[in-house]
Amino acid sequence: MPKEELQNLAFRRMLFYPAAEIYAGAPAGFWEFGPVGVRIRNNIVAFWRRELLEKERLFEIHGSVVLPREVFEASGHLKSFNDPIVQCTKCHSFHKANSLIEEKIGKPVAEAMSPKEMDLLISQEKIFCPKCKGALGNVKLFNMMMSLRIGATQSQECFLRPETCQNIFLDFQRIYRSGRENLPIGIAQAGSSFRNEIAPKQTLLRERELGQMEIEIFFNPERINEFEKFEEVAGYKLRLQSLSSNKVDDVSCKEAVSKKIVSGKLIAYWLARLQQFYEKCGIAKEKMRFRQLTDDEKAFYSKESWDFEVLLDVGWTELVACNYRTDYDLKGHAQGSKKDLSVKEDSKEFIPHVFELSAGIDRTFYAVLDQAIRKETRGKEERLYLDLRPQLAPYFVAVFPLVNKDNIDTKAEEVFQYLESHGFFCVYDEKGSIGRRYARVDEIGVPYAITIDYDTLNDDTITLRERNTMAQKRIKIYALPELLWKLSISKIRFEDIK
RNA sequence: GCGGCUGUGGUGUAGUGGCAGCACGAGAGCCUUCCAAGCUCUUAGCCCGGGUUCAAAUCCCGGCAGCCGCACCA
Repeated sequence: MPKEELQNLAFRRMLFYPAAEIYAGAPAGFWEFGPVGVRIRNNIVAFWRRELLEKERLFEIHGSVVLPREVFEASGHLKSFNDPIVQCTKCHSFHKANSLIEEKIGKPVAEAMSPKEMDLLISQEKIFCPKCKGALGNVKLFNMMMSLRIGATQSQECFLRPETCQNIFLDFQRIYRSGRENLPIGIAQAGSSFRNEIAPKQTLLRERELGQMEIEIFFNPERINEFEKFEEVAGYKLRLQSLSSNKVDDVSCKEAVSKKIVSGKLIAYWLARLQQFYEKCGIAKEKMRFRQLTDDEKAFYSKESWDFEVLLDVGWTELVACNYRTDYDLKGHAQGSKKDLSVKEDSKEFIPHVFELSAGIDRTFYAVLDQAIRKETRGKEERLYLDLRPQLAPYFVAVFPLVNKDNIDTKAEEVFQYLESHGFFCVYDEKGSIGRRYARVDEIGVPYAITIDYDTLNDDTITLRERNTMAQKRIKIYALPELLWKLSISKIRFEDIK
């Protein structure tokens, strides 16, 4: 579905819209989720929590977004995220200004050198673009991390975390010691990260405040293939585009391990679980792939990287980065904090390795919508609806009085309260024609609608309407809670009712 | 960040120097026994700041934002 359609729907139906939009000077890359959008977004995170954290018995934390400078010295972000950059005016490629100067003059450039001093050196030493020999523009400091000063006197330099996993590495030792679990253990977190993206674009796909839901699996590298639960997924086929194949192959987990396409059973298992999660979110298998990153593409700390990508209107889009981070992070923080972050298991002392599944919440949200939008022409009318899975829908059922008189509206209100009291998320609407009300809830993906009419007053039945097919069934009110519950967990299909 | 294009009610648009209009939506009312029906009324807008001009949505400058391309995305 064209992204204009999605954005139009988002703005019209309170899904998402720019942050501080009533102020003209608001910066790009920050988004608000409106009353409908936040419900869907929360459902995505809740579903991730249920499908991956609960079923896999992971630990979840909620960490601080503000972390001290020392954390990012140890993690390597200050070094690699903070650069004087110069752009070629001809071919527009970026270069690190200090490295260019160092190469030319053959000695290190002082860290404190200002961009103006570097500009001067570049013109004095006649330095040109190493790629195309074009003229270089002015040196600018690129700081991909957002910094802030803490304390009333602004005395402590801190940063907003550029990835949520750092909290997990910082908390690892405490959770390992108190958690009464041996390796492998998984720790997860959902929350915001912050990056000064150069060019935020495509709404939620490139943000400066980005929602992440990350899972870090800590394990003994010698036991990467000792993983009992692997048998559950051994026959399950991953959509892998490995470096050696360069096209998407359906490869069983067993085969991926035996042919050494992935580093071990533990990794294949988690790739499978992740792919299954996205299938349950309504993403078609043909439109997903794990693309293995080349050495140039992957982060320096990563031994093996798979980007989970989905084919959207805008092209293949990365939703999740899966990185084998080895012991890089714990080692770095052990050095930085001077704390021992090793574990003792099997009468050996070692630093655990980490495999991470770093998913973008907002990218997932966008992808779910992109894949769910349906447009149908029915006679003169165009029908637009969201084919959302019930778990992700903003409401599970809508309740409408057919007309607003003869006690039909009060009866509808009773049904609404009845379903609410049974734990269903309901939306009530009595304004406008019945068709218009159906259309409104179709557009935000509500899977079912209940209408109260004159027959209801006589026999306590209602009509239950399914969103996608618009088919209707006559149901007794007392039977609704159990029936809706069965529908919500796919225990019964709508067409099989009665 | 660079280059090109663009910015008018909630959404989509007309208006190219002289009273800011239309459609859809939304709200109130009437009507209404199942898929955006009808009638009446109402609501709401020129991205922000400066400049030119008797007069600026319109022309000029700057900013912000968006789209396309390039680049970037530890």
